[in-house]
Amino acid sequence: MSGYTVGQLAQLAGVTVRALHHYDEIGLLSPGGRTRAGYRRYDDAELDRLQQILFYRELGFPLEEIAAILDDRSVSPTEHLRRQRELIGDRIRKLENLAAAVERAMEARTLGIQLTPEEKFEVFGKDYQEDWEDEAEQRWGDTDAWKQSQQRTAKYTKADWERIKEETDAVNDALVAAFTAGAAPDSPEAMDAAEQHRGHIGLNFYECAPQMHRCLGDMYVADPRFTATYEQLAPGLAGWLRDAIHANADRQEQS
Amino acid sequence: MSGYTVGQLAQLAGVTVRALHHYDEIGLLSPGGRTRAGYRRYDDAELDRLQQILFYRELGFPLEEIAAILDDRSVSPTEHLRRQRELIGDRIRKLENLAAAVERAMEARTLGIQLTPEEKFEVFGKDYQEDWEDEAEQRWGDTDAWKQSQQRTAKYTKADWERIKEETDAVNDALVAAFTAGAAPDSPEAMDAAEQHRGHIGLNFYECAPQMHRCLGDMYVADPRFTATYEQLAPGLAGWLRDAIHANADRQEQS
DNA sequence: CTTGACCCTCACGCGACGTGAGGCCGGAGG
DNA sequence: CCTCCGGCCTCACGTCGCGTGAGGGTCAAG
Repeated sequence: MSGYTVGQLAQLAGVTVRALHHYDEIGLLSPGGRTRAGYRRYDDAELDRLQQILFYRELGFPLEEIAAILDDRSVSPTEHLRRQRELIGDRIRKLENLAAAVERAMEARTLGIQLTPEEKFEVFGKDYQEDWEDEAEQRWGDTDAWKQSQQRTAKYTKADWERIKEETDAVNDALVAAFTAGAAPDSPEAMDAAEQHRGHIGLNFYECAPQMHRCLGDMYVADPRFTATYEQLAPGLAGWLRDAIHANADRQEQS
Repeated sequence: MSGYTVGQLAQLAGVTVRALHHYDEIGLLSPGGRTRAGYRRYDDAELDRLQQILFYRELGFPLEEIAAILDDRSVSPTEHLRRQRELIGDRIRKLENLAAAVERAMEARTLGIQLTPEEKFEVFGKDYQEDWEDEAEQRWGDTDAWKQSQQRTAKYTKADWERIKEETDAVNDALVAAFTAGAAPDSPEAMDAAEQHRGHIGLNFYECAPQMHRCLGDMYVADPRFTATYEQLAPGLAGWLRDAIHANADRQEQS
């Protein structure tokens, strides 16, 4: 029973009516039909397509290319989503490079160092050459689940936290035991402990797919606050845990 | 002795000659001078300015606005860099929201759930309304300091980690003491403990300005992994610590 | 049956360049 | 010395993704 006028769809999607007209003109997004008065009528299929369009537009794709991407029937919707994740990851990394450049500039300024012209444009130059639209490597972090889980944890009582503490300790003990016993990160014991670790998170905080778990593992060595937590349990544990998590994720994904 | 022709500068910066001509036309970036034949000559000052221009352009600012930003002599170069960091952070968060939307879409698809139209466009709608170019609430994480600190912490020995653990415990004890004694977050005791906390991070991990510290504080309640750490010390501590950090940051910034 | 909020189709404008057209340097080779 | 080639110059028009009216039809409410 759904069906939207241009104005409704525009407001819903946060774009202007003119933009929708434009998309119609160039054949990127045509209404499902028209009323006898000539009014454009969009329905759910168009809504979904518009969502996709806006996504790619946000990432700077030209409309023509977006049409080509979306009209490629050899790509499944799920595959689309995968590619979108990768594109976002690429963009984020690009921005992080920019941030790093800014950081370098700050350091250079405070230290009174003079960067060479090449250094100054390094980040731009590289980005323009490697053409970020490619099928780049997709190691990236699922940074948002945290926010979602905030709602869940907000409801935890003191008792909950105490229970969680016990569980946490148990998990950590298992990790330390495997680690101090000299188990390799890809040994069954290590992987089982890592899986236990993953389950603990999934139960108490947020759903933690193996892929997500990998990111956590990486963060345990990348972020000193986390590194400290694990290094205090046993020096060297942070890196070992990261490797165990990855090994376990490999195993989980094979099935 | 430096000095570049349009072509040289263009290649160095990864832009086209035409773009530089354009920037000259609209007065955004004029060459330092001309040869008697009329050739544009750029030198280091222009190079620096071009770098800034490209930065803001990358983030989607219109050229006119870029000119306004860069010609505002009331903003120091260092302040510029600070703002740039914030802008990058905003952008990254925006992308992370996008990623979250994609993730939701994937989950919805695998679970066969149907999202409401509003949900589908949630991320776009919100972003477009709050207009991220503004001097928006700048609660954001200086996500890059972590990486820098990784280098620092990579060199820490076992002894270092043990020392840090002791310090951590001392800081935490101070926090718990103030908290359980019923001190308000904006009491001197609480703020002093928070300041101690900040100093501890600055000494051992990365430079942690009050502004940055605020972000950490927010994360302690937003991110369950951190929340857990503090809630386990004393239930309610996470939120209290966050408030104390903010109070302390207010105090620090007043001076 | 009017009013006001929506819809339609032209059609021109704009920002940030791309892309020639037509012509002037400048240094390396014949 | 001339010539040739790559690089520079200035118009000036084209493109993309819309914004912004102009001029006019539609529809539900009062």
